[in-house]
Amino acid sequence: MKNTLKVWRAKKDITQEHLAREMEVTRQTINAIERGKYDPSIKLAFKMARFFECSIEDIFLYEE
Amino acid sequence: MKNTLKVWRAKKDITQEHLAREMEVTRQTINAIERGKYDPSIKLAFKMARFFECSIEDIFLYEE
DNA sequence: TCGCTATGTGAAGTATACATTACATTTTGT
DNA sequence: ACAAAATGTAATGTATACTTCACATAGCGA
Repeated sequence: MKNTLKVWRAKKDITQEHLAREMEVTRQTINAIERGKYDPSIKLAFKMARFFECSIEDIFLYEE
Repeated sequence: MKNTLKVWRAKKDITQEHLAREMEVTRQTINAIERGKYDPSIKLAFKMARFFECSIEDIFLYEE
């Protein structure tokens, strides 16, 4: 599972910390997902898509 | 988190068992998700969307 | 250079997605 | 009505998403 979170963050010019607060998760969680350490829950993915005003598929890419 | 899995299943006229095999999860997992006992992982949601040829948002509805 | 802000990371614990087994109930076809 | 298929569900165990605390490194402005 790949993601373009860093790019979406850059578009809005916000920090991992800021995004974390918006998503109501920790900064470490955002960092871990961004770096591919694990995948987000579907709830978090939905929250992110809503925040960035796009679809889950615009942020996350499921391969195979 | 609501979902219209049962409807999508009905469209293809397949059983929970059949969908489970396609998704490579157990029948109980499909049943639990369909009945709202818990949410799918994002990977499973992606697999379902791919199988039903729709978007995750077409199957799952995130509220609140 | 100094200090601050952002990011990366490790360890240990909690919550939840999913498996397995097993059985009960409902639905469907004949 | 009867059997078989489909669905519901409980108990117990495992994997992983996420938290908290703590500290280390990177980058950037003054």
